[in-house]
Amino acid sequence: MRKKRVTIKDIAKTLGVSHTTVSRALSRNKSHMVSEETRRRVEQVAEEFSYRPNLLAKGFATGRTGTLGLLASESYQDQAGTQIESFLRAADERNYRLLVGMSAEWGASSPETGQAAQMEQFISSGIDGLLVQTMGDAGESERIQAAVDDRVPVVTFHYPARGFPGVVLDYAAGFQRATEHLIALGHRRIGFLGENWEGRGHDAARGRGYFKAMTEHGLHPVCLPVGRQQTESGYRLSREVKGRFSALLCCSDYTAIGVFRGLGESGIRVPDDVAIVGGGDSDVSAFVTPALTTQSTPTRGIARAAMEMMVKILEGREVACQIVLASNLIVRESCGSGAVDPTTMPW
Amino acid sequence: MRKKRVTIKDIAKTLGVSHTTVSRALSRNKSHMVSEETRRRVEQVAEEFSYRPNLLAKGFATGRTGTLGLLASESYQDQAGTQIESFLRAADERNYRLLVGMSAEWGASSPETGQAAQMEQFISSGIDGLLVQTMGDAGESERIQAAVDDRVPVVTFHYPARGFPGVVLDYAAGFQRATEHLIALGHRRIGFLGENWEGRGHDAARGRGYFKAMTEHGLHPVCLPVGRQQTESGYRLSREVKGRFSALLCCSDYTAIGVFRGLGESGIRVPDDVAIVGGGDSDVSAFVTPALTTQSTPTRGIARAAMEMMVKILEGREVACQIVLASNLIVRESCGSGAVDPTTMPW
DNA sequence: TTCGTTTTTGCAAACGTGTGTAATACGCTG
DNA sequence: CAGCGTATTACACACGTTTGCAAAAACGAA
Repeated sequence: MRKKRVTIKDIAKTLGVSHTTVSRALSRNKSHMVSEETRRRVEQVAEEFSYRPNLLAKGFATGRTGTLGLLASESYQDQAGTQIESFLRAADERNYRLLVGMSAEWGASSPETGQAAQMEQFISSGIDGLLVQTMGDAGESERIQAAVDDRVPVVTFHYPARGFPGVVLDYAAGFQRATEHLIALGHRRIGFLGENWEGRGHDAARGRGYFKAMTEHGLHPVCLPVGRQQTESGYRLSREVKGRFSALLCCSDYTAIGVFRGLGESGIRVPDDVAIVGGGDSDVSAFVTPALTTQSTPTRGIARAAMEMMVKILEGREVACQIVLASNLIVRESCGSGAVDPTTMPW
Repeated sequence: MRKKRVTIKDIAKTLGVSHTTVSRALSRNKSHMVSEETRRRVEQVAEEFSYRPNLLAKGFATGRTGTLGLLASESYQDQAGTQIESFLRAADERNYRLLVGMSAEWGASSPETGQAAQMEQFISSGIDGLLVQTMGDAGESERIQAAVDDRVPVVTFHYPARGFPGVVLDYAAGFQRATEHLIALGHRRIGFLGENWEGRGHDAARGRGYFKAMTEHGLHPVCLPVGRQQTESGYRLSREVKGRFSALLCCSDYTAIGVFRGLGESGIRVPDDVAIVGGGDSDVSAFVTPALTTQSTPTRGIARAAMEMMVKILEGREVACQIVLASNLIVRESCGSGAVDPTTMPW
């Protein structure tokens, strides 16, 4: 606020040396040596004055700030928070700071608040790299390309984006496994609540996994499209279930909860009458009754892997273009399989 | 990455003017005017070259970066994410960027990861102000004071911190109201699961509200201390409830969920046999069965108010030292009052 | 035309740090 | 003692922008 900052020049002056020497002493520069003697003296005075380097000036001079930009996606709702938390931890482990933004949908109302504008701002602010949560919608990678324009390295996460290294989740395999889990439990009439598998994005990928498992077992896949209001959509769609399906795969835990609610009103019990699988392993999934079997989203692992990729890129090492993380099925109560792993439960 | 940045000097060169003029044209400086004519030309070339100002250099020159530091508290677990989200929105509205950190407890293991170190780093990074989530533990404000050392303005939130302006939640009043709600429902033997009311921090404040309501109604307050593992503590403490209490106030929703679980195993039903109130209005509270009546934490309002305070301070305007936000009781099903506001339910 | 005033522009310094090049000092060898 | 290599330090500039001060240009009035 008011205090004048202590600079290396202040230290230099009191020691009667040049600020260059102080800079080298503190940064332990390899190419130019500074005598053990002066280094100690510099460090002592720095400590005495409680000197703090001006990272702004440092970043300005070197072009490296030790700060990364993280652009999370608002439409992940509950996930955004936990995903950001995971990245904060991962960044801290690597000693990076995080400039965080949460973008509305692409092409949102005001261009100022749009994702592109955020990227521009972040890059202008001197980030060393950008971590972007991808959704898989059409033209996404082109938009990132245009906004970033090769000025900083980008690592994407959650969904593949052409041309960028990234950490992706194998949604398809996850839902394929979930479907097979239901089939193994004896279900044959299994419905899918999400987005049609010909589309793009997470839900479509899940749909493809479902589609594959169903057709491989000679079963008929059916997609009930879910709207933006996931819980409400689930509630509405629950009416179409009666007598038609013995099991449902929901792309979101919130959709599943809407279905719970709707079925409950019709006197249909979960899992006795209908088995349900959710998606996303959101905080709530373990706490609803019955506890939701769900496809996990390893936010921690995603953050760790993405950070590692970014650090490697910044160090100039080559990285695999895509790291695929498995998406496990967390078996709880809503499918009635009976075998529940106690570590996945809240108590 | 590779591309050389376009600077104002590049623009100046192509236009045959000095970079000073370009700077003034773009920043629309008041004290020195630049002719309408040149301003247009500058803007046109800037657009053409897709010039982006180097905010690092700008901040370096002016001492203002347009970035605020946000230090959330890890021990709020589920809350941290949503609180950060709320701040991201609030900051975006005000056109500020947010450098986010999540601190472990005070005096955590490595000094590098401690809250003080984070503050130092943030300040070194050139933030204009610091938003700190406070916990109310002893000596907290002194530690903030020592770390920040008057170098940037501080606004705290969640709990009062002596010497700093802040947005605080009236936990005591909230729990007092919750207790009175239970008393009005006919309960007399009401227990409190949290921290003793003589302590500091949120839980103790809640305890004081509970204590006040109880003694004012001539009832005997009882505190069952909760440990760090909230859900587990609730589960454990549920054994002591039988026949002793007809209602329980839990400082955390997660404690309440542990109690749910424990009581369920003993065949005690909620709310028929025991009424339960939680705290925090976490994401899960609306989704458990029965849905939890809970003391709300208006994260959005906190963020908005704190941001407003900060902006005022940065503009040199005076601010109230503390803004007290009310903490409402969200009545759902776990108290069996019967009157449930449908807008507080997930469906 | 000349002077005064206002508008517009440029120069140069500053912000704090890093770094290439040159200078100094020291010690060693021949 | 000259010559040379090495260890240490200093000088000076760069990074991109803002800003106080001064100069130039434009304009109007006498």
